[in-house]
Amino acid sequence: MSPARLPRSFYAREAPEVAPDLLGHVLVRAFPDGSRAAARIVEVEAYGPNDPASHSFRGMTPRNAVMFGPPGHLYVYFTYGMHHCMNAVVGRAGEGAAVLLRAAEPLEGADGMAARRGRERPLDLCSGPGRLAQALRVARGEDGLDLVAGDAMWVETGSRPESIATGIRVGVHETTRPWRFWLDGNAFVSRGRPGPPTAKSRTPRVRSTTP
DNA sequence: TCCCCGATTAACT
DNA sequence: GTTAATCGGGGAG
Repeated sequence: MSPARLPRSFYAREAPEVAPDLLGHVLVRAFPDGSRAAARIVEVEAYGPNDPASHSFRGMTPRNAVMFGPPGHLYVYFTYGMHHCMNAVVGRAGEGAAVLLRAAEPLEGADGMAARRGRERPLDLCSGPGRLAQALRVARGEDGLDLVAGDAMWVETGSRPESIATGIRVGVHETTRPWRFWLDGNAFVSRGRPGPPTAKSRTPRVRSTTP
């Protein structure tokens, strides 16, 4: 049977609940020319309402308006003057919750991804939020896409993850919420990933911001 | 208006 | 491990 598209109800739950559930599922991007790209989600982060690290924390602005809309839509933001990052809006309309899609494993359309990325190695295609957005040609123009009823991008049921690891979010100063989730041991997880493979700790390495 | 800095990446030493 | 690239958001003045 063909894979089912995740329904609106899947996204209409709290971010820390939806985030780990997205792991293993397949992000599919369809282009106007009929070509496609697909990748298995291997790393995500939850951003909730009342979360100082979330773009929604200080209220709605033109930039983050989509976050406050109904769940199941794509929220795309531009950062560091050159990168785009994509999220799935979750929770309830008006809340401002989302799940950042941080890394995925290429399954289909790797040639197109490589062309858009300017990189050939599979590990360099979707292993990071900025990389993933570029590989799937997602920018501000894709902000607000409907992941449930739209025809440009959606998420299909994939294989359930082996083991899910948890840790604090990358690049976020707040260190109490363990809202980063990834497939333990998966090679396509982004950097800022956990220490040595042999380490028992599931705590990810944190980028130091002050010497 | 000014100014700092970010949910990052790639290329350095 | 360190740092340049590059620019919009939003708080401060």
